[in-house]
Amino acid sequence: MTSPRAVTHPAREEIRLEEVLHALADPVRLHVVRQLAAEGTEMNCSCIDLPVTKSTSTHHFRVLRESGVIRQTYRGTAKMNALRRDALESLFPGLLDAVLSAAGHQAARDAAHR
Amino acid sequence: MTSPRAVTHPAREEIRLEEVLHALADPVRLHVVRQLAAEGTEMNCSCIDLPVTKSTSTHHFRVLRESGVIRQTYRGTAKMNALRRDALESLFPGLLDAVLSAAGHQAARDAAHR
DNA sequence: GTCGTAGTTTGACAGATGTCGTACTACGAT
DNA sequence: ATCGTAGTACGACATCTGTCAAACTACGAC
Repeated sequence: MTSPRAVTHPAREEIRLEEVLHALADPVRLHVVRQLAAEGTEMNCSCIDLPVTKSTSTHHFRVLRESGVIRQTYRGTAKMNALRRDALESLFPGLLDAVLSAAGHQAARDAAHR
Repeated sequence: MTSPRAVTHPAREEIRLEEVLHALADPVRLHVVRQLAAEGTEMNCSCIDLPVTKSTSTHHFRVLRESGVIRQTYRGTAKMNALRRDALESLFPGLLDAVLSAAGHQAARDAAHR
């Protein structure tokens, strides 16, 4: 029997490129991923503050988890989030870093001009 | 006055990462991009055969163009499509290649196991 | 001109998506 | 046992998306 707070993740081989790209294509989710990458360690949901309500956050974190981009685990009442760097790197070498670097460049451009 | 067959593209600086990722997240469009990359040169719409009707093709090519992934130009009645490699590379270095390589790996895996 | 070919436009439609508010659940602290 | 906190579930909603069919437009060839 599964514990009341079980969380299911796709196996490494089940991760699909299209779903990963779709997950990363949303501004809110891309922001989450950038923060996770910047921290390097896992973070709980609420320490990543987002311009949306709690229920919308839950939705975005689920999309990220189900697409294989993050791994979520409970630590008491907090739900910790971590990038699945190893899985993504072995499946799609260089992809995550390319997206993160692209997002960084774009953010810099946005900040610089305007 | 614009010619009857004018095509508008986003300027380089207007290309947004989120839109590019969204454009690449669709299987049909990813397939188009992979073929364009494999050929290396521009191809007309109908020589890339897709499992959808003509009107759906038009839709996908427009999404790719408006997101800045491809450039379209008329050559007689044919509409030629080319990847905007230079623009993408300067904005998001390594991104397109990472996605293409990821798509290649996934295709190889799909072909191998089943 | 007339015709065929390549692609567009429009309208329709079912399904997905992002968002919210409210009610709920699980856990730790007291 | 009670309470507060972190997050979930559910239902609602407007919008977006991928798809098609049918009618249309622009161009080259004849």
